Amino acid sequence: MSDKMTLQEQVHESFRLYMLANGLRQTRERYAILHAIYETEGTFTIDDLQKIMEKNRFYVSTNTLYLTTQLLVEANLLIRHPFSSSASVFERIADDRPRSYQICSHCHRITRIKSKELAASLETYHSRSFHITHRIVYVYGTCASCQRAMHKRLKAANVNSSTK
Amino acid sequence: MSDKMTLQEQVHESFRLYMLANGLRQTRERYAILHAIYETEGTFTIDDLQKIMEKNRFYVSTNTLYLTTQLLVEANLLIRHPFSSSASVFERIADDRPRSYQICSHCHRITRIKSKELAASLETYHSRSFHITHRIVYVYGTCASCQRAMHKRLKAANVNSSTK
DNA sequence: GTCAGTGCAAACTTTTTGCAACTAC
DNA sequence: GTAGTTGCAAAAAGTTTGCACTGAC
Repeated sequence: MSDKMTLQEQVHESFRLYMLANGLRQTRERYAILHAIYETEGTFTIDDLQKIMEKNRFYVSTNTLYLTTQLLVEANLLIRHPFSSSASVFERIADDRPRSYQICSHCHRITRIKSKELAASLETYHSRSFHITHRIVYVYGTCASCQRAMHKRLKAANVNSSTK
Repeated sequence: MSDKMTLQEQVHESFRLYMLANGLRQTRERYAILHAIYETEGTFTIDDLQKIMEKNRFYVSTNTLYLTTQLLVEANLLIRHPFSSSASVFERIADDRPRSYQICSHCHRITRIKSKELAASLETYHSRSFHITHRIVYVYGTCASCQRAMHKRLKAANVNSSTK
């Protein structure tokens, strides 16, 4: 794929080839959804996506949104995050750089990690036969303010390392 | 935490401190669920967990399973994977080694990656104030057999790199 | 012309909520 | 005794399915 293509053009072509390679039909709906996704940044849900489509005055059914997002995940053009227990959280894949997220399990705050070292070290991993399209890291733990809050409470509770 | 403790003892103590630090009550149900989870290996859903509890002859309501699994995620003793769009997929955290998964987006096959280099490179990442408990990598792409199937189909379709 | 894809609605599954009874503290 | 937790049931939310119509090939 040429370097001169815009991101939109690249993903369009990528999706076209994927559909071709799988005997799927290229419909206006599918491309419209792809482009709606790639005109946004950050995470979104099916509900958000429906609103974007409405704003674009391109109506598609909820059914189609579910089917097409699944298709885009399978085409490696979209990722599903483990951020919610109810509605699926998606995000487009902007490029093939690894993406890293830091998640405070306690307060659920999520931040992107910008570390170039982390990204670089991930890129060194390759597999013989498996064709890698993207790598994602989730770093889980406790943020500073949640740590403080817990320490404070632990002291107040006057910990005794009893029992097991 | 002592190195002599078994995994079960470690997570029990971890959970106890978490509850203490957050003013939560230590109930039989919570410990029973924690132990049910730590006697299993691999991924499970709420439904699976309910069956394990039944087998253990410790009945808890579905409601409690949802609340407690969420609690365990917040206590950094359990992870939620992005593997399903409907039911949540969980897995216990066996230790603080990074865990890596290779996922074929196309056929949804998931395999654990055993690369020590990958694990080691992830462990070099630290954050100033954020207390990291575990790191997870998902490597997405297309497996060998799915690649072959698609190439074959692409050839048959007699690709012309037209349009955009 | 054929059959995959779409829209619509219903069905189903998963998750959340409300409230009375219980129990850890 | 008080307030957080559990169980039960109902409600809500999210996802999937069935079928007739449409449109890509």
